[in-house]
Amino acid sequence: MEDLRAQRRKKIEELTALGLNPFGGRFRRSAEAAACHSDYEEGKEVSVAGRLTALRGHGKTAFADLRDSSGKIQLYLRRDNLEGAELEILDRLDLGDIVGARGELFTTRKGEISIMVRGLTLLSKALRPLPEKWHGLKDRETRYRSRHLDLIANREVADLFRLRSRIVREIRDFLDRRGFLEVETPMMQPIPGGAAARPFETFYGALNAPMFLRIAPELYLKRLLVGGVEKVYELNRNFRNEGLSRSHNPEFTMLEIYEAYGDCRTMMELVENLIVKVAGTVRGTLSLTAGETAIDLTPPWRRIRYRELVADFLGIGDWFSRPREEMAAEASGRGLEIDAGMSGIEITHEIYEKCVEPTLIQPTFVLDFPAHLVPLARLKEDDPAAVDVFELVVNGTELAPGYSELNDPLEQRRRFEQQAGSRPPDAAAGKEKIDEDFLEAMETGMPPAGGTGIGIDRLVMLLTGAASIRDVILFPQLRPKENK
RNA sequence: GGGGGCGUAGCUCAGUUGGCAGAGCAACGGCCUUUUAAGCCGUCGGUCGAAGGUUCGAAUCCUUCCGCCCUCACCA
Repeated sequence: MEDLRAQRRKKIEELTALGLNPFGGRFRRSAEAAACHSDYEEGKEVSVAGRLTALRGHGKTAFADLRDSSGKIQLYLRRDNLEGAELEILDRLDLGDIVGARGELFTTRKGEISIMVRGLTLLSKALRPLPEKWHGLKDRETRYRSRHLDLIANREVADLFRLRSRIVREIRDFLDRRGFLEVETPMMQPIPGGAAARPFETFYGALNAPMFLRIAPELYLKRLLVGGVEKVYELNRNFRNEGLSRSHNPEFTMLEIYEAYGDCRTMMELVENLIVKVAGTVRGTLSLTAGETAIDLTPPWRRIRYRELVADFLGIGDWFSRPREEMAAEASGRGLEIDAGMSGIEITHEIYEKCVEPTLIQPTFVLDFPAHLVPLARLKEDDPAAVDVFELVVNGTELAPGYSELNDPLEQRRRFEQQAGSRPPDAAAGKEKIDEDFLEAMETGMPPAGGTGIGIDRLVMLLTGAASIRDVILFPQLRPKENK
C-alpha cells in the first residue's frame, strides 16, 4: 500500500519537475460521456472529463475507459497524436486518475464509440488505487466507511441514491401542490419532545444550558398550527440514542405532516395518495419486490380495526373479553415471554407486534388502537377505550403512524404529567421536564388536526428493495475506528 | 447488552490432518498502432484483525480483546 502511494507520489514529483500541474483546475467540457453515445456524429470534436477506470495499453497506443456521472466513454490514445507534455502525462497515468481529454468521435473496428484523443490534461492524480474492476468492492464495512469507493466501484449504488433524491423531491412536490408549507424547526431543543425515545445530549456553552438533539419536530409543528399555519410539513433529520439495526440508524429522516381541521382519516388518504404517487412516478409501477416478496401498492389499501385484526388472527372472536390468564397462556403458547405485570392489553399488543404485524405484507392501515397503547392521541368519541390513530404496515413493518391530534391543553398537561411520572430515574435533567412553552401555545387554541409521520429511509428501502437501512443512507453510523 | 457468523496482499478470494502463506486483478519492467476483465514474458507486494497460550512447529487449536454482518433485547 505504501509502495503504491510512493510510486504515485514520485510521478507527481516528476510531473511537477517538468512544469506540469498534476492537480489541474477548471476544465471546459463540451459533452458528457453518455452524450457521446446518444448524440454521436462521426468526427465531431468533444471535450470530456472524468475518472480513468480501465487502461489497455497496446505499445504506442492505449485504450482507456473514462467515467463521469453520466456514464462511460472510451478514449483511444495514440502517441503520434500527442506531444510533449501530454506524452509525459500519458507515461504516468494510473487507474483512478481524473483527466480531461479532447478529440473527435469515431467508431472502432469492434464497433465501440470512442474519442480519438488529441489533447490530454491531468486534472487530479490519484494517490490511492481503485478497488478491483471486475469483482468491485464487496466488503460491507469498507463500502460504508469509504462510500466514495463504493460509489466508484458499484454503479448501482449511485443509481440508488439518485432514486432517493427523486423520491424526496416528489414528496415535496406532492405536498407543495396541495398547499402544504415546508418549514424547519429546531434540531437543538432544551426539552426533547414529541416521542418517547432516548435523546442525544449536548451542551450549549454560550447559554450555559444543556441541549438535546431532537427526537421529533412534533411539538414545534403543533405550535405552528396554533400560529395559523394550517397545512405544514417538515422533512428532516431526527436523532434517537438507541441501538443500530437493519432498520434503525441513530439519525434518520422523518417526514411529519399536520393538517388543521383534518383527522386521522384525512391523513390516511393523504399518506395513501402520497406513496402511490411517489411510487408511480419514480418507479413507474405499483408492483414492488422486497427480497422474495411481491408487494402491490394499488389502492385502496386494506383498512382494518386493531381489535378485529387480532381476533381474526387468533381465531378467537371474543378475545378482548377473555380473562388475562387466558391471554397470557395464548401468548406463551406462541413462544412469547410474558411478565407477571403485563395487562391483557399489553399481552395482546405483544401478540400483535410479534405475530400479527409480520404477516401484514400488503399495505394495511390498522385502525383504532387501544387507548393505553397510544397515550398522546385523541380518544375516539364513540369508543373511549380506543384512540383515533392508524398505523400503516407494509412488508411486516410499520411505515407510518397517523393521528387525530389532541388539542385539549388540559388533557395534554395531564398526559405529560403522567408520562413524566413514569420516566426512569436515570433520565437526564430536561428529559423529564414538561414543555411549558408548548402547553402555553396550546392554551392559545390549537385547531383540531390530523398528523402523520413517514420514515423516509424505510420508504426508500421499500421503493428500492434495499434490505438494510445502511444501503439507503450515504454515511450510516458505524463505530468510530481508532486509526486507519 | 445476549447468541451466531466472519476478519488472509490495495481489491476479490483459496489455503487439506497443525508442517516453507497462494491465485486473479491492481502495481512495477519488457513486447505489442482498433482493445473490451486485451494478450504474452518477468518482478514486487503479507503485523494471516490484535494480544496471550498450547505445541518441536499455529493463518489453522484454546483464551481475551477489536471491528463488521446476522439475530434477539431496547425502540411512538
